[in-house]
Amino acid sequence: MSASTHGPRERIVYVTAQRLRRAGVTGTGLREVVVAADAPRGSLQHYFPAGKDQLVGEALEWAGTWAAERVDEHLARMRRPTPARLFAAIVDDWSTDLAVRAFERGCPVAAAVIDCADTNEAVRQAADSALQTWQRPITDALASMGRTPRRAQALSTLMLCALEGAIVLARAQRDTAPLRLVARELGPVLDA
Amino acid sequence: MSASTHGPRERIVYVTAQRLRRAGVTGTGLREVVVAADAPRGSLQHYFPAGKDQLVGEALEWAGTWAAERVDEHLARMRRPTPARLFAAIVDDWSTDLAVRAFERGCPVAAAVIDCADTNEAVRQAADSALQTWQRPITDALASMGRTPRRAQALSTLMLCALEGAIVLARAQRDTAPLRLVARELGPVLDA
DNA sequence: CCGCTACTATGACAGTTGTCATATGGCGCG
DNA sequence: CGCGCCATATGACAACTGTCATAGTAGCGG
Repeated sequence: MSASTHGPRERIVYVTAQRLRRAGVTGTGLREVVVAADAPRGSLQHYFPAGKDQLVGEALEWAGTWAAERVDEHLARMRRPTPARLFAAIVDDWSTDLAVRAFERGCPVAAAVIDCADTNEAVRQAADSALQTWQRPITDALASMGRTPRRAQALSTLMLCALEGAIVLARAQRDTAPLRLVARELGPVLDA
Repeated sequence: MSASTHGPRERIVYVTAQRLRRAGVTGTGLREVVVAADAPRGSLQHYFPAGKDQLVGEALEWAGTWAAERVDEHLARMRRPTPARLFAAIVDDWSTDLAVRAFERGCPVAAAVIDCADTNEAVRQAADSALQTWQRPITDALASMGRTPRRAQALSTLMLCALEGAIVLARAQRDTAPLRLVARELGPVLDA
């Protein structure tokens, strides 16, 4: 959960991802990042010569892989997995994270998209790719539950849409109700 | 669609809302706004003495009411409205807007939430309230279609979650497919 | 010891941010 | 006219942004 490895570089990437979740790309300053990561400022231009874009890109990539691994963890823990149960587990993750952190942080990928989709093509691509990294294990899991590839793809997209939207609503009203709601409502659809 | 009334004040609010959709709150500069609104810079401190927070708040309020009116327009146009058809109409609005504008602009409310939910309580409240303004006519419509108040509320929440998330995914991959997908998948659930 | 590389440290740059103080128009009203 | 108010104009402010140039340190192989 904390920094994967403990070098300054990894800390910077990790901290960046967390800051993105709070205030988006534009709202996250590099100086603030290195301070929070307890890293030297010079490391920025050393490890990320391409500047903020590269750092944000790697933060998104990190977040994508982390989320994907989390999906696999859930699947491993389930004795009789179904699409609805997987979705419920993911939603529950977010629900407790939001509640515990007082709705401080949302999804870094969504933040990147909303801030940069039209102003920074590099970041947009990174966000898109992170999204795919996250979605792939979900799609695969659904396929292994008997859905056709086409159907698995559709259902995983539906999951992510509902989840991302629910996170936004939850943070707006400071209440996890939307998350619980989508899990409940979509359950039958997913397991149909 | 363009500025409601044509005074400088209204133009500023409208332009702000559109800029929010592009780059979020932090990414939208006030000088840039007044230039795009063709308004004098002095009008900012004159009409919005409480500063950026007030302006963003009014932009969100404007957006909320606009979206609510749009819902009513759709309902008025339908001869035999159902929840799924209403949802499809709303999604279609967004779909063409995204496509026409090359995925340049998303939802201003989501942008405000993601940028400010944890850093600016005033804006967060404005976003929450705009969201309610938008959701209310939908809930009412669903109720008038025979759903219980409780059910109508749940379904309208589900709609907004799926929509907001689909907008994010669509902008990430520059494709309206997620929007069309949620409309298709959620149709049966909504009309059940 | 030298030289080399990896990393750190710092200071400066030009640009932008939101906000404020102040001054100037314009126009109706008494 | 002349007072006064609404609106506009403009300049400055300190704080911050991302980026870069430059210098420094440590450690290792030769």
